[in-house]
Amino acid sequence: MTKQQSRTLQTRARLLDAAQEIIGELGYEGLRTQEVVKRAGVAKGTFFAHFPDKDALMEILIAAEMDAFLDQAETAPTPDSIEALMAMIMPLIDFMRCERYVFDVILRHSGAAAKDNIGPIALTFARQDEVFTKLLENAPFRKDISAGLMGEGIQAFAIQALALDFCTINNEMPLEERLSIYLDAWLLPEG
Amino acid sequence: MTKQQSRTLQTRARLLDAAQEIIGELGYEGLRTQEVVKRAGVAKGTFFAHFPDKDALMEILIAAEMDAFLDQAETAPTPDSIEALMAMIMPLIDFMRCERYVFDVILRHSGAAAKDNIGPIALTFARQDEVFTKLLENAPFRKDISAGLMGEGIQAFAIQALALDFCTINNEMPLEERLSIYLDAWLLPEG
DNA sequence: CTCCAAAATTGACCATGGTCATTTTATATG
DNA sequence: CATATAAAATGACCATGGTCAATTTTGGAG
Repeated sequence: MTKQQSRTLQTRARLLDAAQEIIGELGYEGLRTQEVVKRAGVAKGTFFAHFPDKDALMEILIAAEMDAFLDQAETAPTPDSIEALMAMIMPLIDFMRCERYVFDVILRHSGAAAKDNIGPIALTFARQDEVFTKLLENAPFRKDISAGLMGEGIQAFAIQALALDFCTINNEMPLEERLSIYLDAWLLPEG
Repeated sequence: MTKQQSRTLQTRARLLDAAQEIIGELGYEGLRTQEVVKRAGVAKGTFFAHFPDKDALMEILIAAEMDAFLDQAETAPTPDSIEALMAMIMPLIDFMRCERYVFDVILRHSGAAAKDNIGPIALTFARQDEVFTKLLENAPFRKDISAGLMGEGIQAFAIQALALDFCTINNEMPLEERLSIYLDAWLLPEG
Protein backbone atom coordinates (compact mmCIF):
# COMPACT_ATOMS: atom_id res chain seq x y z
CA MET A 1 0.00 0.00 0.00
CA THR A 2 3.01 2.28 0.08
CA LYS A 3 2.45 4.56 -2.85
CA GLN A 4 3.91 7.68 -4.38
CA GLN A 5 6.28 9.34 -2.03
CA SER A 6 8.40 11.21 -4.53
CA ARG A 7 5.46 13.37 -5.58
CA THR A 8 4.63 14.16 -1.97
CA LEU A 9 8.18 15.00 -1.03
CA GLN A 10 8.57 17.14 -4.10
CA THR A 11 5.46 19.17 -3.34
CA ARG A 12 6.50 19.63 0.25
CA ALA A 13 9.92 20.77 -0.84
CA ARG A 14 8.40 23.24 -3.28
CA LEU A 15 6.22 24.66 -0.53
CA LEU A 16 9.17 25.01 1.82
CA ASP A 17 11.29 26.59 -0.88
CA ALA A 18 8.58 29.04 -1.78
CA ALA A 19 8.14 29.94 1.89
CA GLN A 20 11.85 30.51 2.36
CA GLU A 21 11.93 32.66 -0.74
CA ILE A 22 9.12 34.86 0.55
CA ILE A 23 10.74 35.17 3.95
CA GLY A 24 13.92 36.28 2.25
CA GLU A 25 12.01 39.05 0.54
CA LEU A 26 9.40 40.09 3.09
CA GLY A 27 10.47 38.58 6.39
CA TYR A 28 8.60 35.99 8.42
CA GLU A 29 5.73 38.27 9.24
CA GLY A 30 5.13 39.03 5.57
CA LEU A 31 4.43 35.44 4.64
CA ARG A 32 0.94 34.67 3.32
CA THR A 33 -0.19 31.13 2.63
CA GLN A 34 -1.80 32.34 -0.58
CA GLU A 35 1.55 33.59 -1.84
CA VAL A 36 3.27 30.35 -0.81
CA VAL A 37 0.90 28.16 -2.79
CA LYS A 38 1.01 30.54 -5.72
CA ARG A 39 4.79 30.35 -5.94
CA ALA A 40 4.80 26.61 -5.32
CA GLY A 41 2.26 26.21 -8.10
CA VAL A 42 -0.26 24.28 -6.03
CA ALA A 43 -3.73 24.87 -4.65
CA LYS A 44 -4.55 26.27 -1.23
CA GLY A 45 -5.74 22.93 0.08
CA THR A 46 -2.46 21.29 -0.78
CA PHE A 47 -0.69 23.51 1.72
CA PHE A 48 -2.93 22.28 4.49
CA ALA A 49 -2.53 18.69 3.39
CA HIS A 50 1.18 19.08 4.10
CA PHE A 51 1.09 21.27 7.20
CA PRO A 52 -1.60 21.33 9.88
CA ASP A 53 -1.56 25.12 9.84
CA LYS A 54 0.60 28.10 9.00
CA ASP A 55 2.27 28.01 12.40
CA ALA A 56 3.52 24.50 11.70
CA LEU A 57 5.37 25.72 8.63
CA MET A 58 6.82 28.62 10.58
CA GLU A 59 7.89 26.26 13.32
CA ILE A 60 9.79 24.11 10.86
CA LEU A 61 11.62 27.04 9.31
CA ILE A 62 12.35 28.81 12.57
CA ALA A 63 13.43 25.66 14.36
CA ALA A 64 15.81 24.89 11.50
CA GLU A 65 17.53 28.22 12.00
CA MET A 66 17.75 27.71 15.73
CA ASP A 67 19.14 24.24 15.27
CA ALA A 68 21.90 25.59 13.10
CA PHE A 69 23.01 27.78 15.99
CA LEU A 70 22.90 24.84 18.35
CA ASP A 71 25.12 22.86 16.00
CA GLN A 72 27.75 25.51 16.44
CA ALA A 73 27.31 25.68 20.19
CA GLU A 74 27.67 21.95 20.40
CA THR A 75 31.18 21.96 19.03
CA ALA A 76 32.29 24.96 21.08
CA PRO A 77 34.68 24.57 24.01
CA THR A 78 33.45 24.75 27.59
CA PRO A 79 32.87 28.43 28.43
CA ASP A 80 35.26 29.66 31.09
CA SER A 81 33.31 32.81 31.95
CA ILE A 82 29.98 34.55 31.64
CA GLU A 83 31.39 36.51 28.70
CA ALA A 84 32.34 33.30 26.90
CA LEU A 85 28.88 31.90 27.55
CA MET A 86 27.26 35.08 26.28
CA ALA A 87 29.35 35.02 23.13
CA MET A 88 28.15 31.51 22.52
CA ILE A 89 24.44 32.20 22.87
CA MET A 90 24.18 35.68 21.39
CA PRO A 91 23.87 34.51 17.77
CA LEU A 92 20.82 32.47 18.74
CA ILE A 93 19.37 35.35 20.72
CA ASP A 94 19.94 37.73 17.83
CA PHE A 95 17.94 35.45 15.58
CA MET A 96 15.18 35.23 18.16
CA ARG A 97 14.83 38.97 18.16
CA CYS A 98 15.10 39.54 14.43
CA GLU A 99 11.33 40.04 14.29
CA ARG A 100 8.71 40.44 16.96
CA TYR A 101 6.65 37.85 15.09
CA VAL A 102 9.47 35.32 15.23
CA PHE A 103 9.81 35.77 18.96
CA ASP A 104 6.07 35.33 19.35
CA VAL A 105 6.07 32.10 17.38
CA ILE A 106 8.97 30.81 19.43
CA LEU A 107 7.26 31.73 22.69
CA ARG A 108 4.01 30.14 21.62
CA HIS A 109 5.75 26.88 20.85
CA SER A 110 8.67 26.77 23.25
CA GLY A 111 6.48 25.25 25.88
CA ALA A 112 5.24 22.92 23.17
CA ALA A 113 1.94 23.03 21.43
CA ALA A 114 -1.25 22.76 23.38
CA LYS A 115 -1.92 19.64 21.34
CA ASP A 116 -0.43 16.30 22.21
CA ASN A 117 2.30 16.21 19.58
CA ILE A 118 5.60 17.92 20.13
CA GLY A 119 6.62 20.54 17.62
CA PRO A 120 10.04 21.35 16.19
CA ILE A 121 10.57 24.41 18.36
CA ALA A 122 9.81 22.53 21.56
CA LEU A 123 12.31 19.92 20.43
CA THR A 124 14.86 22.65 19.83
CA PHE A 125 14.35 23.89 23.37
CA ALA A 126 14.78 20.37 24.68
CA ARG A 127 17.96 20.11 22.68
CA GLN A 128 19.11 23.44 24.11
CA ASP A 129 18.79 21.86 27.53
CA GLU A 130 21.00 18.98 26.49
CA VAL A 131 23.61 21.17 24.86
CA PHE A 132 23.72 23.57 27.79
CA THR A 133 23.88 20.75 30.30
CA LYS A 134 26.88 19.24 28.58
CA LEU A 135 28.61 22.59 28.23
CA LEU A 136 28.00 23.68 31.79
CA GLU A 137 29.09 20.46 33.42
CA ASN A 138 32.70 21.52 33.59
CA ALA A 139 32.26 25.27 33.52
CA PRO A 140 33.57 27.36 36.41
CA PHE A 141 30.17 28.35 37.77
CA ARG A 142 28.21 27.62 40.92
CA LYS A 143 28.34 24.00 42.05
CA ASP A 144 25.33 23.80 44.33
CA ILE A 145 22.88 23.05 41.51
CA SER A 146 22.93 20.74 38.53
CA ALA A 147 24.08 21.75 35.08
CA GLY A 148 20.59 20.98 33.82
CA LEU A 149 19.02 23.43 36.22
CA MET A 150 21.58 26.06 35.27
CA GLY A 151 20.62 25.54 31.64
CA GLU A 152 16.92 25.95 32.34
CA GLY A 153 17.67 29.19 34.15
CA ILE A 154 19.66 30.49 31.21
CA GLN A 155 16.66 29.80 28.97
CA ALA A 156 14.35 31.58 31.37
CA PHE A 157 16.57 34.63 31.62
CA ALA A 158 17.19 34.76 27.90
CA ILE A 159 13.46 34.90 27.28
CA GLN A 160 12.98 37.48 30.00
CA ALA A 161 15.72 39.65 28.50
CA LEU A 162 14.20 39.29 25.05
CA ALA A 163 10.71 40.15 26.23
CA LEU A 164 11.97 43.24 28.02
CA ASP A 165 14.01 44.19 24.98
CA PHE A 166 10.86 44.34 22.87
CA CYS A 167 9.25 46.44 25.55
CA THR A 168 9.06 50.20 25.34
CA ILE A 169 9.14 50.65 29.10
CA ASN A 170 12.35 48.78 29.58
CA ASN A 171 14.50 49.14 26.53
CA GLU A 172 16.83 51.82 27.74
CA MET A 173 19.23 49.02 28.67
CA PRO A 174 20.66 46.94 25.81
CA LEU A 175 19.77 43.28 25.83
CA GLU A 176 23.33 42.09 26.25
CA GLU A 177 23.89 44.16 29.35
CA ARG A 178 20.67 43.01 30.93
CA LEU A 179 21.33 39.37 30.16
CA SER A 180 24.85 39.65 31.55
CA ILE A 181 23.46 40.92 34.83
CA TYR A 182 20.98 38.07 34.97
CA LEU A 183 23.56 35.41 34.21
CA ASP A 184 26.05 36.81 36.69
CA ALA A 185 23.45 36.64 39.42
CA TRP A 186 22.29 33.21 38.33
CA LEU A 187 25.57 31.44 37.66
CA LEU A 188 27.94 33.20 40.04
CA PRO A 189 25.97 34.05 43.19
CA GLU A 190 27.89 35.31 46.15
CA GLY A 191 25.42 34.76 48.90
CA MET B 1 -15.14 70.93 21.85
CA THR B 2 -15.52 68.42 24.64
CA LYS B 3 -18.59 66.50 23.68
CA GLN B 4 -20.57 63.47 24.65
CA GLN B 5 -18.71 61.31 27.06
CA SER B 6 -21.59 59.55 28.72
CA ARG B 7 -22.62 57.81 25.51
CA THR B 8 -19.08 56.65 24.85
CA LEU B 9 -18.53 55.35 28.34
CA GLN B 10 -21.83 53.56 28.31
CA THR B 11 -21.08 51.78 25.06
CA ARG B 12 -17.66 50.82 26.24
CA ALA B 13 -19.08 49.46 29.47
CA ARG B 14 -21.67 47.45 27.54
CA LEU B 15 -18.94 45.95 25.38
CA LEU B 16 -16.85 45.04 28.40
CA ASP B 17 -19.83 43.55 30.20
CA ALA B 18 -20.81 41.51 27.18
CA ALA B 19 -17.24 40.26 26.85
CA GLN B 20 -17.08 39.27 30.50
CA GLU B 21 -20.39 37.48 30.19
CA ILE B 22 -19.16 35.46 27.23
CA ILE B 23 -15.92 34.61 28.99
CA GLY B 24 -17.94 33.38 31.95
CA GLU B 25 -19.79 31.01 29.66
CA LEU B 26 -17.21 29.97 27.11
CA GLY B 27 -13.84 30.99 28.49
CA TYR B 28 -11.44 33.52 27.04
CA GLU B 29 -10.67 31.45 23.99
CA GLY B 30 -14.34 31.15 23.12
CA LEU B 31 -14.85 34.89 22.76
CA ARG B 32 -15.84 36.13 19.29
CA THR B 33 -16.07 39.83 18.50
CA GLN B 34 -19.28 39.17 16.61
CA GLU B 35 -20.88 37.73 19.73
CA VAL B 36 -19.64 40.64 21.83
CA VAL B 37 -21.21 43.27 19.61
CA LYS B 38 -24.39 41.24 19.31
CA ARG B 39 -24.84 41.08 23.08
CA ALA B 40 -23.83 44.70 23.50
CA GLY B 41 -26.34 45.67 20.86
CA VAL B 42 -23.91 47.61 18.69
CA ALA B 43 -22.38 47.22 15.25
CA LYS B 44 -19.10 45.53 14.48
CA GLY B 45 -17.35 48.78 13.73
CA THR B 46 -18.22 50.19 17.14
CA PHE B 47 -16.12 47.52 18.78
CA PHE B 48 -13.08 48.64 16.84
CA ALA B 49 -13.83 52.28 17.53
CA HIS B 50 -13.42 51.45 21.22
CA PHE B 51 -10.57 48.92 21.08
CA PRO B 52 -7.74 48.84 18.54
CA ASP B 53 -8.17 45.09 18.18
CA LYS B 54 -9.49 42.03 19.96
CA ASP B 55 -6.22 41.58 21.82
CA ALA B 56 -6.62 45.00 23.40
CA LEU B 57 -9.93 43.96 24.93
CA MET B 58 -8.39 40.73 26.16
CA GLU B 59 -5.52 42.66 27.65
CA ILE B 60 -7.86 44.87 29.63
CA LEU B 61 -9.83 41.96 31.03
CA ILE B 62 -6.81 39.78 31.76
CA ALA B 63 -4.79 42.60 33.27
CA ALA B 64 -7.72 43.44 35.55
CA GLU B 65 -7.69 39.91 36.95
CA MET B 66 -3.94 40.00 37.42
CA ASP B 67 -4.14 43.34 39.15
CA ALA B 68 -6.63 41.97 41.63
CA PHE B 69 -4.06 39.39 42.66
CA LEU B 70 -1.41 42.05 43.01
CA ASP B 71 -3.72 44.02 45.27
CA GLN B 72 -3.73 41.09 47.64
CA ALA B 73 0.01 40.56 47.39
CA GLU B 74 0.57 44.20 48.18
CA THR B 75 -1.04 43.96 51.58
CA ALA B 76 0.60 40.67 52.48
CA PRO B 77 3.40 40.50 55.06
CA THR B 78 7.02 40.06 54.00
CA PRO B 79 7.51 36.39 53.09
CA ASP B 80 9.86 34.65 55.48
CA SER B 81 10.54 31.63 53.27
CA ILE B 82 10.29 30.28 49.74
CA GLU B 83 7.08 28.54 50.78
CA ALA B 84 5.55 31.79 51.95
CA LEU B 85 6.58 33.47 48.71
CA MET B 86 5.11 30.63 46.68
CA ALA B 87 1.85 30.81 48.59
CA MET B 88 1.68 34.47 47.74
CA ILE B 89 2.20 34.12 44.00
CA MET B 90 0.40 30.85 43.28
CA PRO B 91 -3.04 32.45 42.90
CA LEU B 92 -1.68 34.66 40.15
CA ILE B 93 0.10 31.73 38.50
CA ASP B 94 -3.04 29.64 38.65
CA PHE B 95 -4.90 32.33 36.78
CA MET B 96 -2.14 32.56 34.20
CA ARG B 97 -2.49 28.88 33.46
CA CYS B 98 -6.27 28.69 33.46
CA GLU B 99 -6.19 28.61 29.66
CA ARG B 100 -3.43 28.17 27.15
CA TYR B 101 -4.88 31.13 25.28
CA VAL B 102 -4.67 33.34 28.36
CA PHE B 103 -1.03 32.46 28.86
CA ASP B 104 -0.35 33.22 25.20
CA VAL B 105 -1.97 36.64 25.45
CA ILE B 106 0.01 37.41 28.59
CA LEU B 107 3.25 36.31 26.97
CA ARG B 108 2.57 38.32 23.85
CA HIS B 109 2.03 41.45 25.88
CA SER B 110 4.21 41.00 28.94
CA GLY B 111 7.09 42.49 27.05
CA ALA B 112 4.72 45.21 25.93
CA ALA B 113 3.26 45.65 22.53
CA ALA B 114 5.46 46.13 19.53
CA LYS B 115 3.76 49.47 19.13
CA ASP B 116 4.79 52.53 21.03
CA ASN B 117 2.02 52.55 23.58
CA ILE B 118 2.20 50.43 26.67
CA GLY B 119 -0.60 47.96 27.25
CA PRO B 120 -2.32 47.00 30.49
CA ILE B 121 -0.51 43.69 30.80
CA ALA B 122 2.89 45.28 30.43
CA LEU B 123 1.87 47.72 33.13
CA THR B 124 0.83 44.85 35.34
CA PHE B 125 4.25 43.30 34.91
CA ALA B 126 5.86 46.59 35.77
CA ARG B 127 3.69 46.75 38.86
CA GLN B 128 4.68 43.19 39.71
CA ASP B 129 8.25 44.42 39.76
CA GLU B 130 7.37 47.16 42.20
CA VAL B 131 5.35 44.91 44.48
CA PHE B 132 8.00 42.21 44.49
CA THR B 133 10.75 44.70 45.10
CA LYS B 134 9.02 46.08 48.15
CA LEU B 135 8.20 42.62 49.48
CA LEU B 136 11.66 41.22 48.95
CA GLU B 137 13.54 44.12 50.47
CA ASN B 138 13.35 42.70 53.95
CA ALA B 139 12.93 39.04 53.10
CA PRO B 140 15.52 36.54 54.35
CA PHE B 141 16.97 35.74 50.95
CA ARG B 142 20.31 36.36 49.25
CA LYS B 143 21.81 39.79 49.83
CA ASP B 144 24.28 40.04 46.97
CA ILE B 145 21.72 41.34 44.46
CA SER B 146 18.98 43.94 44.59
CA ALA B 147 15.38 43.20 45.44
CA GLY B 148 14.44 44.43 41.99
CA LEU B 149 16.68 41.91 40.30
CA MET B 150 15.30 39.15 42.49
CA GLY B 151 11.83 40.16 41.40
CA GLU B 152 12.73 40.05 37.72
CA GLY B 153 14.14 36.58 38.22
CA ILE B 154 10.96 35.41 39.90
CA GLN B 155 9.01 36.62 36.87
CA ALA B 156 11.37 34.84 34.51
CA PHE B 157 11.17 31.57 36.41
CA ALA B 158 7.41 31.78 36.81
CA ILE B 159 7.04 32.08 33.05
CA GLN B 160 9.51 29.27 32.44
CA ALA B 161 7.63 27.03 34.86
CA LEU B 162 4.33 27.91 33.19
CA ALA B 163 5.66 27.27 29.71
CA LEU B 164 7.03 23.89 30.71
CA ASP B 165 3.78 23.07 32.47
CA PHE B 166 1.89 23.47 29.22
CA CYS B 167 4.42 21.26 27.52
CA THR B 168 3.85 17.59 26.92
CA ILE B 169 7.54 16.73 27.15
CA ASN B 170 8.00 18.19 30.58
CA ASN B 171 4.80 17.95 32.49
CA GLU B 172 5.59 14.94 34.59
CA MET B 173 6.61 17.39 37.33
CA PRO B 174 3.90 19.60 38.83
CA LEU B 175 4.36 23.32 38.34
CA GLU B 176 4.64 24.08 42.02
CA GLU B 177 7.46 21.65 42.53
CA ARG B 178 9.38 22.95 39.54
CA LEU B 179 8.92 26.56 40.56
CA SER B 180 10.04 25.78 44.10
CA ILE B 181 13.26 24.31 42.77
CA TYR B 182 13.85 27.38 40.62
CA LEU B 183 13.18 29.82 43.42
CA ASP B 184 15.34 27.92 45.87
CA ALA B 185 18.24 28.06 43.46
CA TRP B 186 17.57 31.70 42.61
CA LEU B 187 16.87 33.19 46.02
CA LEU B 188 18.90 30.96 48.32
CA PRO B 189 22.06 29.96 46.44
CA GLU B 190 24.76 28.18 48.38
CA GLY B 191 27.68 28.65 46.11
C1' DC C 1 -35.16 76.68 18.60
C1' DT C 2 -32.08 75.99 14.66
C1' DC C 3 -28.06 74.76 12.77
C1' DC C 4 -23.35 73.09 12.69
C1' DA C 5 -19.19 70.52 13.48
C1' DA C 6 -17.25 66.98 15.91
C1' DA C 7 -18.00 62.50 17.90
C1' DA C 8 -20.02 58.16 17.62
C1' DT C 9 -22.08 54.55 15.12
C1' DT C 10 -23.13 51.70 11.24
C1' DG C 11 -22.75 47.66 8.20
C1' DA C 12 -21.17 46.30 3.81
C1' DC C 13 -16.84 44.91 2.62
C1' DC C 14 -12.03 43.02 2.76
C1' DA C 15 -7.96 39.86 4.00
C1' DT C 16 -6.51 35.75 5.33
C1' DG C 17 -6.23 31.33 7.63
C1' DG C 18 -8.42 27.08 7.29
C1' DT C 19 -12.05 23.11 5.57
C1' DC C 20 -13.78 19.45 2.81
C1' DA C 21 -16.41 17.04 -0.85
C1' DT C 22 -14.89 16.16 -5.33
C1' DT C 23 -11.54 15.13 -8.88
C1' DT C 24 -7.11 13.72 -10.53
C1' DT C 25 -3.05 10.84 -10.50
C1' DA C 26 -0.05 7.04 -9.58
C1' DT C 27 0.67 2.37 -8.83
C1' DA C 28 -0.13 -2.49 -7.92
C1' DT C 29 -2.42 -6.46 -9.72
C1' DG C 30 -4.72 -9.71 -12.84
C1' DC D 1 -3.01 -3.12 -21.10
C1' DA D 2 -7.12 -2.37 -18.24
C1' DT D 3 -8.84 -1.66 -13.91
C1' DA D 4 -9.22 -0.81 -9.04
C1' DT D 5 -7.92 1.87 -5.20
C1' DA D 6 -5.56 4.65 -2.20
C1' DA D 7 -2.86 8.92 -2.08
C1' DA D 8 -2.64 13.53 -3.50
C1' DA D 9 -4.37 17.69 -5.21
C1' DT D 10 -8.10 20.90 -6.11
C1' DG D 11 -10.72 25.20 -5.41
C1' DA D 12 -15.08 26.82 -3.95
C1' DC D 13 -16.39 27.85 0.45
C1' DC D 14 -16.39 29.27 5.43
C1' DA D 15 -15.09 31.84 9.89
C1' DT D 16 -13.45 35.59 11.87
C1' DG D 17 -10.70 39.68 12.75
C1' DG D 18 -10.47 44.09 10.99
C1' DT D 19 -11.51 48.60 7.70
C1' DC D 20 -13.75 52.71 6.24
C1' DA D 21 -16.90 55.82 3.66
C1' DA D 22 -21.34 57.08 4.77
C1' DT D 23 -24.82 58.13 8.28
C1' DT D 24 -26.70 59.37 12.72
C1' DT D 25 -26.34 61.52 17.17
C1' DT D 26 -24.93 64.93 20.28
C1' DG D 27 -24.14 69.27 22.57
C1' DG D 28 -23.09 73.89 22.21
C1' DA D 29 -23.17 78.63 19.74
C1' DG D 30 -25.97 82.19 17.89
